Amino acid sequence: MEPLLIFPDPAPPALAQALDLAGYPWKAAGSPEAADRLEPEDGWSGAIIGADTDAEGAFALCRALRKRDLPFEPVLLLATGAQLTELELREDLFDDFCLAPFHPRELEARLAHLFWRTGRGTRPELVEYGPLVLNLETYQAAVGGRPLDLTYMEYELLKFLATHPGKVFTRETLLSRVWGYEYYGGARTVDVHIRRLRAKLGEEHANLISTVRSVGYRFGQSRWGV
Amino acid sequence: MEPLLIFPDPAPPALAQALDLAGYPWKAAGSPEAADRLEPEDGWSGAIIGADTDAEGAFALCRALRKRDLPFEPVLLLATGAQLTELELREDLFDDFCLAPFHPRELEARLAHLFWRTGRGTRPELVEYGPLVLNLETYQAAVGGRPLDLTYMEYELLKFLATHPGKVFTRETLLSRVWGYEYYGGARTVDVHIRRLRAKLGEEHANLISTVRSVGYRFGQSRWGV
DNA sequence: GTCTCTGTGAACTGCTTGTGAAACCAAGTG
DNA sequence: CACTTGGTTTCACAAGCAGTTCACAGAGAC
Repeated sequence: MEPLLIFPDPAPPALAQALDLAGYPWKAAGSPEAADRLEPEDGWSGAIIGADTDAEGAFALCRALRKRDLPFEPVLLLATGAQLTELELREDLFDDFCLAPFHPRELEARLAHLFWRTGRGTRPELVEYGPLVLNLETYQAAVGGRPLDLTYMEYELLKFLATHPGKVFTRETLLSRVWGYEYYGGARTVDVHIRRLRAKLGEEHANLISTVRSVGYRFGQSRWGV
Repeated sequence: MEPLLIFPDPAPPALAQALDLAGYPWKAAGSPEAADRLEPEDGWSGAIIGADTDAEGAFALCRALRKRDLPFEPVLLLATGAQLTELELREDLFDDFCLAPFHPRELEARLAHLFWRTGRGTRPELVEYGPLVLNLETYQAAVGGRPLDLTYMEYELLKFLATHPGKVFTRETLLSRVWGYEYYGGARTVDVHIRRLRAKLGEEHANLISTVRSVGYRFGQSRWGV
């Protein structure tokens, strides 16, 4: 995803933190010129302009963005309650606004709605580990760019393992956590599913899942710290 | 100025007072039927739907408003912070939202911006995905240039799927989002409608809707980056 | 009244999944 | 080194389940 343009520079800590947590990449710029310099190849995916500290600079940047022809970036304005009346004459400079100080969840919801409105989808929820990518929304998986055709249980098992990289799970644990019922007697079940997973991962990536003899299985490398 | 439609009925005192102070005329309605009865000659100028007390009723009213052809009213949703995540799949039901409890000035600013925006016709009227085109104004659909003769439910289902490409939906989710009621027992209903859709899409494009075994259905291909 | 749309039950089909058995392997042990 | 033992991988197969398809009936529109 292309980054968001943030004003001012440096970005307010609360804003930076909220964006990082939500998984939006961003770059801060303090002026239209700086924004031009920092602009990525494919343009910005949008902009969040903080008007609460430097209102004049903020509106100047909005104007600069709006002057460009295409592609059009959605602009989200951050403003204090006292600035609300100032917005009246500047409706054309932004697409949505959020009162500062803001709640991270509200910011996230506004970004999502803004992107939806302007025709860009929301970000998919991804689980990534090395070459492996799981898209939780579309139930699809890929390793090294190659899509994997996994069955339901295979996907669930891989998802569980990949969300706990490095950790070793016994067969009993896997049965109860992934399958969801108590352990009866089918420990072979886990083995076979692991085998099918390794087969589909391909020779090259089969070692993503390692066997810990007498214990169980581990996804990815072991963790010595953390 | 035409009045605003308010939900629920009676209107929350804070909302009524804020609108009166700001000079917006309004009428409250507790259901889609009541809204129809109260509707003025020239239609509503917009709607403010409070989802903080009766979420189901609120979304039902939104859906009813969105189903009407023209003229199109901008919808402002009032929601609590806890409801923010629920909005994700309902982006199409509103044009802006305001957290409750709200500050009158923020409400006023959002209304002003909303009217400004919609006065310029920034509403999406076409949904496109690959060979598929849905015209939301005329309720027509076409795939690969060939017009599709869809029934009402088929169109609604396809519209919902096509506005969330790549994402997998369970039958329960589809029932509640497209049909609008809670899941009773008719999961087959979804299957059959999917089947009819695929039949009408034609052999060539039937694969636009894919089955995700043990999960549900997905429209279009996954989104890996964007 | 006639027609289309819509929802539901039921048969059918194919794939997923679990399981036992056999082959295989690594590491002790005499 | 040969043998044993405990664990893991691999294979083949059968049962069950999820999805598809069909047929039909009620509801609602015209």
